Amino acid sequence: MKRKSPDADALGGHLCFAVYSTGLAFNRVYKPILDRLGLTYPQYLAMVILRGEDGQTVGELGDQLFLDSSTLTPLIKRLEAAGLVTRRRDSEDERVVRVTLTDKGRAVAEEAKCVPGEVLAATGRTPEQLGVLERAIVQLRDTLRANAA
Amino acid sequence: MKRKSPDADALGGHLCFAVYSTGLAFNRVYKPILDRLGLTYPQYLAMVILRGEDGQTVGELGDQLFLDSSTLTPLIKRLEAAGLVTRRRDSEDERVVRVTLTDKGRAVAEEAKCVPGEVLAATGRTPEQLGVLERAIVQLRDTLRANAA
DNA sequence: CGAATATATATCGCGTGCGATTTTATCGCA
DNA sequence: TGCGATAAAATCGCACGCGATATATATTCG
Repeated sequence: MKRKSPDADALGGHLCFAVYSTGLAFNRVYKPILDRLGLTYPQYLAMVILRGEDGQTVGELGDQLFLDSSTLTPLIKRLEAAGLVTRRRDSEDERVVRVTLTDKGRAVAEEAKCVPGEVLAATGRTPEQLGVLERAIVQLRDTLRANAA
Repeated sequence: MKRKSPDADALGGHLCFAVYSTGLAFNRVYKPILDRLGLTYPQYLAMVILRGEDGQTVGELGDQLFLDSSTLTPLIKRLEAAGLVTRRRDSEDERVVRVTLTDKGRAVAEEAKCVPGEVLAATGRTPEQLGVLERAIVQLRDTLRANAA
């Protein structure tokens, strides 16, 4: 079957599609690595954040991940079901749920420290090159967020 | 509630997270615009590709979108249910399904031509600036795809 | 020709994302 | 004090993405 080369015409010049498809590509790189840890990519992000500071609330996690409780609550419940975190209402403010790593969760979070190195290799770039690109994309993201309806 | 500023520490320096969260931000910009057309973002991409060349196969669409039939088949069926496309087996090769815009679909695809301009405005950047960034990201994507397991 | 193989699409299950709504708790303020 | 407004999570429905599998058609090769 004759096939078009990707990006043949219509989608070329669409930065949004470049970002979208790069996200898909990143996911494909992460998947086999994270499978070994039994985590999905968003779950991995949550574990990294908790490794940095444990006992954060659902809202604090959401602020850093740009995700909402409607996405995070089920995700965190799956982490809980896997025995990696506990969920507890804050006694000071019963509206708030605090998420804490279990021993097993902390062990997995430590193991996860080797993930970025493996992904770096797949980019075929230096950390400096990636840093330049990252800053440009983050600035774009923040502009988009500021201008979103 | 005291909240961390996004990207406080743990996720800074992770290009993959920058790409991931920029994808979410783009989606938020596109959503209200595409809602007017009754399309999701991946559906919009498919319509743009078909506007460029009609009657493409599921596989050809997938090659350009980096998506698989398990994602595309349901998506295209929803476009069909909305009366925007027709799906027909190719008489030369009965394995292949060709997707063709209906009159209504072509009309929507034409309307969609105004979308990029609105999104451009939300980026607060010139097309030239975005072009530089796009090329860098596309190169990264292609490297990732080449190095994916 | 016919069996093995390859290809194109479809189906299924699971985990996101997110808009809309609900529930529970806290706060502001007369 | 009490009541309306605000805030934090949770719930629900829908549309992706994707791995694994199934099905139907084409192709290859003995």
